[in-house]
Amino acid sequence: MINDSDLDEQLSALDSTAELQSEPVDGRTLADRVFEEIQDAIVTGSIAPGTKITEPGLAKQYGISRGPLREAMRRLEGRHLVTRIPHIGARVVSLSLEELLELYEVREAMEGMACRLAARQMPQVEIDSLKALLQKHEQQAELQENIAYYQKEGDLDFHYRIVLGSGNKKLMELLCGELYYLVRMYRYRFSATSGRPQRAFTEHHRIVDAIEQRDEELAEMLMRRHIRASRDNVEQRLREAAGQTTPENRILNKRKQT
Amino acid sequence: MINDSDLDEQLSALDSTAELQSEPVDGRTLADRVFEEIQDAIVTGSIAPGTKITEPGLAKQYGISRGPLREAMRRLEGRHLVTRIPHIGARVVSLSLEELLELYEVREAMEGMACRLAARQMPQVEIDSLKALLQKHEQQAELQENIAYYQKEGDLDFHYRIVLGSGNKKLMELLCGELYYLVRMYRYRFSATSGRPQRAFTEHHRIVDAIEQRDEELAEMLMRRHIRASRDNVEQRLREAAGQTTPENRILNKRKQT
DNA sequence: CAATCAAAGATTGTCGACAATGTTGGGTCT
DNA sequence: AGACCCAACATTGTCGACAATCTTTGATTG
Repeated sequence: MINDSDLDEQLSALDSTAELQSEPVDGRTLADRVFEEIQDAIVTGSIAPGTKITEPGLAKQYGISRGPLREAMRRLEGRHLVTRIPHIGARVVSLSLEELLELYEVREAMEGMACRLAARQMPQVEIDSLKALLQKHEQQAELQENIAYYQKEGDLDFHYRIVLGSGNKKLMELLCGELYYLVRMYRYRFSATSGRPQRAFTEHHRIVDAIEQRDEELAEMLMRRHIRASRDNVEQRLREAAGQTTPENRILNKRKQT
Repeated sequence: MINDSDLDEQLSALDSTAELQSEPVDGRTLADRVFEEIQDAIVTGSIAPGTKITEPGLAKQYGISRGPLREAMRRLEGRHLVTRIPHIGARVVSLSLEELLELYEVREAMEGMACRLAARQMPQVEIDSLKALLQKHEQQAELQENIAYYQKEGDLDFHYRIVLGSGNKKLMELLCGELYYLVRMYRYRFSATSGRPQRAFTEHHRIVDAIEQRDEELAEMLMRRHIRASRDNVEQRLREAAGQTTPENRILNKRKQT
């Protein structure tokens, strides 16, 4: 049930990975560095979704012992970037279309609440900073013709800031910590997917306006609509792109999970 | 900054903890068992909130090596039951009032969404099962006089089932996996806190009705109100109980966190 | 020729020891 | 006497090796 070329692909994908010993001076621990290293590799796609990862394999790749690597993998699992099946192995996460849409639903709920809280108590200086960010985006959008996709990290940055503005630590933990990189991973692949640049930009503007007016109800509603629109957009694009996909089909990778 | 009597309390708290070797036959791994063991100890209060926990200490207590124990602690951290500060140590989580209220806000957002989704697609058989559960609660409530607190685990069970009924796996992971035990921990302590038994029960009934009528909008709204009412109730009780509490005060434990 | 069983290989689980770093207590100097 | 520095301690971080369990491959048999 597992493709035999797993290891080869893994090795080739990690070919360019320099060993981490290059800089012996470090404030962070070994597990920290490897964790971030692998996380980045997963988010950027250096390690393809669905790739089977093995402890001795990765340990040798990064030139460290299995101890810290285990620690790193556990954290990656906490961030939902790898899934471990007992006695079977661990694989890089690979969301089905349904799971990706579910993730949007979670974001709609939580970021909607975050937006409501931001409208309630986000400091004015942060709101001003947000408006400045949007102005910067506007220039970018003007630059890259209207049809082109627009901010890919900038959009995340916008949402990120609103979550921070909510002042709710648990919300920050969940959205900016655990789910952030998963969202970022799929965002990274669909850089051209946004598909509705000006509309998204306009929605961002209206959200900030609602926050500045301290209209909690409106702020939450606009954010939820914004995320749901993005969700619907992704759904439509992926469904027509993949044609008739069985529920088991994975997105953007060749092999199945398990 | 750390109270010196930490270890003593930890030891006394774990006095009754039997070593885990009693049953050599196990389908689960050592780390699994220790994880559940410690998790239960934290949830039930056997290990007091804010207690400093040390790897060699716990390892000796449970008669295992530091390896599996580290694994268990990492998982506990993933469930937000212990917080680790690098090179300082780990402590059992101890929420401030503000953090507890923030947790309610997160629940309001996510369970509200879960309730909406449940209204959309929860199978009728599960709805029937839910109604049966409420009937069972009703008998209990009748039994224990009106003023007495009402289902303590049953309430969680109700919310748990609705999340499952949402059909959203990510939502289940977050609410039933990561946050469930944290909620359960504080619920465990405030067994007499519900304070509004009949009202909560009535609200549960209306929520189920809305789900059965497939009224997404209403279902979400009712669930959000329900959780917010619970939140307000907790806030009011704790504020008047603690009198003038500084923002740094911890709930239900003596010493500060760091 | 297919199915079953056994042995070999691989991977995860577990352990004890060593190293590195941060903390704490005591001693000394101003 | 107070403050600073140094040494001893404790705890976390890291490693390599061994054990247990599962997967897979090969051989054997119906």
